[in-house]
Amino acid sequence: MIAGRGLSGLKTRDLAREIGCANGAVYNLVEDMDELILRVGSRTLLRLDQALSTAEGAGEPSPQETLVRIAITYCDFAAENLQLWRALFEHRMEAGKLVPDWSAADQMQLFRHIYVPLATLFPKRGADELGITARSLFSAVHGMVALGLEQKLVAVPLPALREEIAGLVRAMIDGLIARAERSHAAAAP
Amino acid sequence: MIAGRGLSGLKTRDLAREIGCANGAVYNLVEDMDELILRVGSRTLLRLDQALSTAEGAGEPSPQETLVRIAITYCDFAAENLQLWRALFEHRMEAGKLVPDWSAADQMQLFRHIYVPLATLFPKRGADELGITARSLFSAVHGMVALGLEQKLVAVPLPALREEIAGLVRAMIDGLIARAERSHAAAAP
DNA sequence: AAATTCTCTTGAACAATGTTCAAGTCTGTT
DNA sequence: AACAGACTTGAACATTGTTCAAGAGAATTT
Repeated sequence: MIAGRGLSGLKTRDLAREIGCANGAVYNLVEDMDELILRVGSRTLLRLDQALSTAEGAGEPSPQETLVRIAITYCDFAAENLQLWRALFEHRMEAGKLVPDWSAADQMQLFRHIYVPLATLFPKRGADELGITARSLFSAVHGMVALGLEQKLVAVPLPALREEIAGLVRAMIDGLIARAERSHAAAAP
Repeated sequence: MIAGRGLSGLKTRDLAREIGCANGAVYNLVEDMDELILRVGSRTLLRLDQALSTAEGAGEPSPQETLVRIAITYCDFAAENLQLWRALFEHRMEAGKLVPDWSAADQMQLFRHIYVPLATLFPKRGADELGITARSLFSAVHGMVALGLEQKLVAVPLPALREEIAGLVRAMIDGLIARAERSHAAAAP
């Protein structure tokens, strides 16, 4: 139902009718609507993880191109699973309740896809620094995908968006490498 | 009320009590809750626009550093106006209703802050291309701010986030420039 | 001054929706 | 056959956006 009509199209009564039970019975399967949404999110993250792994597997490209591939794959996944992907970020826990552990753990797993090629590119950097860079890279690409698929502003056709993302990821990596080399040259001239 | 308790903390009855009228009377001031939220959003965008203009005004820095300043200012504005800023992006129009013109126009205005320095940096590019690059740059920075201020994952202290943003913006611009020079050299060697 | 008309206000009522719960139903065990 | 435990049901409750008929007030007309 989330995939079809979005998070706001998920109603307990419709859900109960669809699975063939009384509306109250939904609460035997799930504590909350929050839990249901997080469980669906967990599946979505798993599928995203698989898509990213598949994208990495083909050929033996440079770390740069691996990162570009990951970004493009993320974009495609979001486009093909628009509502489910949106549900990952639109959902807000109701006040005072925090995300359970099993859900938080899912999210961290994804960063390793970015972390590994980054570590190859920047062997001098420590784990913390790499983690932060990975998160920044992800955030930047995520922003492009999020606002790009939001047809609110100028509607960008998907192929153009993919090109933009690829270009900007390459630019970011080039810039990061140049910056690293410059600071290296300055440190040991 | 949005600034205080967030979009989900805005209730018509509370609002009516606060302004001292019956709950029904709210609908004489505003068509909808949608309209109210968009009107608040309009004010927020105006204040953001002013903050960006102020940031540009000081000194006469290079276009690169202007773009970095803009990004940092955006980050700071989001941090200082967290709920109002979130409301800009969290709000979804109820199905089938489209954003009125006066609201859509507000959003476009902001891109000129990015567009102008970019046009200086890349005089060869056409208006369309610059517009797309501007939007990509904004999206990337927005993503970093959005996920950075979302304390859900690893909590990043604000100064560190600002540094990350500055670094990545510089890297992106360096990369874009290098890329432009390379294609220029290939075109006319 | 009285009457009329127009607008604004009020608060009840409606509809949608997440959640709870007492009563009923079913299944398996004693 | 009797009982216990679990599941199911559908009504009921609370919250919330929205509508609306009735009333209050002010301005204009007679």
